[in-house]
Amino acid sequence: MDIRLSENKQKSEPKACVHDYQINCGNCQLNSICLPLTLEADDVERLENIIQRSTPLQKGQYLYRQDDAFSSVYAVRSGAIKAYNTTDDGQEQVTGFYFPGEILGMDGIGTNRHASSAKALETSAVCEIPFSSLEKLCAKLPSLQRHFFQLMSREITEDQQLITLLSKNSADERVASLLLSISIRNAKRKLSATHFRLPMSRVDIGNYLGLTVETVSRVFGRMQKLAILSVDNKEIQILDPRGLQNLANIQH
Amino acid sequence: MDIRLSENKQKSEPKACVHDYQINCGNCQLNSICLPLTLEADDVERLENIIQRSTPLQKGQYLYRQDDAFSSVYAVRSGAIKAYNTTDDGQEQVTGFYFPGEILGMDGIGTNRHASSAKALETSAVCEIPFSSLEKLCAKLPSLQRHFFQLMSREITEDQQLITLLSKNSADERVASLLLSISIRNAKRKLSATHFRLPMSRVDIGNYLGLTVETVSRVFGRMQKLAILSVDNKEIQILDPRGLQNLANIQH
DNA sequence: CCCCCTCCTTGACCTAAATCAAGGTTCTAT
DNA sequence: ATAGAACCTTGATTTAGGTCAAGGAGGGGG
Repeated sequence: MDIRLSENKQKSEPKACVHDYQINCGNCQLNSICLPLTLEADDVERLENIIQRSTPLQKGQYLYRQDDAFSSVYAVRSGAIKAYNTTDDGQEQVTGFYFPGEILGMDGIGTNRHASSAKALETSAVCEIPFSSLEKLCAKLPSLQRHFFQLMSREITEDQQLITLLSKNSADERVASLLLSISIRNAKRKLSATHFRLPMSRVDIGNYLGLTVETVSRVFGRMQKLAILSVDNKEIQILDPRGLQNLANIQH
Repeated sequence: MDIRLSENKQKSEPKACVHDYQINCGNCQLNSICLPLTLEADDVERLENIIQRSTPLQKGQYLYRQDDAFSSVYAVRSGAIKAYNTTDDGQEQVTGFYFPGEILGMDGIGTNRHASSAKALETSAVCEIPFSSLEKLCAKLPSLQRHFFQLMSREITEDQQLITLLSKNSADERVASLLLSISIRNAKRKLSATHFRLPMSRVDIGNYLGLTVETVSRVFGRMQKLAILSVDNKEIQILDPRGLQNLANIQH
């Protein structure tokens, strides 16, 4: 459960793998999400050269842990990762769920230590982007520098949206909002916006949204009764997207 | 009340001012907070050259508004600024209070529009840092690039701490936490950590902490009864810092 | 295949903070 | 100096969601 990605760092040569993930950024289907659109092919190659790919993380494995020395940011290639803070008194706060094409780990830049832990919710492949190399490349490629400033800025605005959600919205609105967010992110990756499997537990959802498991479960129950959702354990089908948007009371 | 800073942009030549704020970064007493410590004197001058100083904002004036085109980030020189989001249904969420030496506006980088509004809580002087110039300078000065990545990263971790606060802590813990945060930031600026004037209203505090005014008021009342605080309207004196820390239940 | 464990659901009850209401204080502008 | 407005406090009541409790369903390892 506690095996770290970094322990596998030595064997870094790309090899044929059970997983069918692509071997470089140029042909990765996620690159319109993960890469700046303005990079030229040879710039992509330079970025490509600093990126390391490791064997996939198994469910429950850590990508990094809070207070670890910070050295890289990570792009999710497949699977799903949750990031969470542990406070001094031991309680956890899930701060984000990361899906393919999304980048995490940027909270470690400020102090050179990771401010959160990141754990695989299911078998997940990630690209490791060593930050010192990235910095050097950013100084050479203005569009890459811009891209990373933008990525970090978006992380800030997303956190602020979560702050608003926690501060101002009811349990139903919070859950509806999360479901819509997942739906939209699925659509960006050309997956179904209405039918998907949640990679995280009800506990994780509740923790992320500042609710108890019981409340999350009751909200799902209510939404099912209203024929807005069909819920079969982690399998979710959005039957009434407009109804869900009304519940969320938030335009996405 | 709605006069915008940008309307004053034309008259940008520095002039003697009623305010006693410094005229350049080199002798600004805040530069250990605001600037990267590793910048050489001539690098500071290059940064200095891109920074614009305008006449101070009066209480209630906007520094920028949500959805404004993004062009600059801002460093507070004196006074205090609140940043807040307005949701589509018109409710506001205060996302931060910014004191001298602190930098705001970075949430606009991601979309090229400000994701929040920023309003002066009292007469405030700010340095405007045009982002396009800053980007160019970052590409030339690795330590400046690093510094801005770090600044943004810290904004992310601070937002995540607020998320945890909102999600997991009681009204008393939230208020205690904010007071400690202000106390610590005062200390960094060589001001009293135990005796200060809150620049924001109870409504703003409640909004920021996800509480109603009444609750904030009651918490202040309780803390005063416990002889942890002395509260005289906006004038706060922390009588028992350890007691406040225990209440906050959070190590700062 | 079955056991165990984790995850999920549902119900009964409780509580922290919201809401509603009213009165007091401070600030601002004239 | 004074009127009005914005801000703050305090009390009474309500309520959304938490807590406690119990039972059910899924799934992975032996």
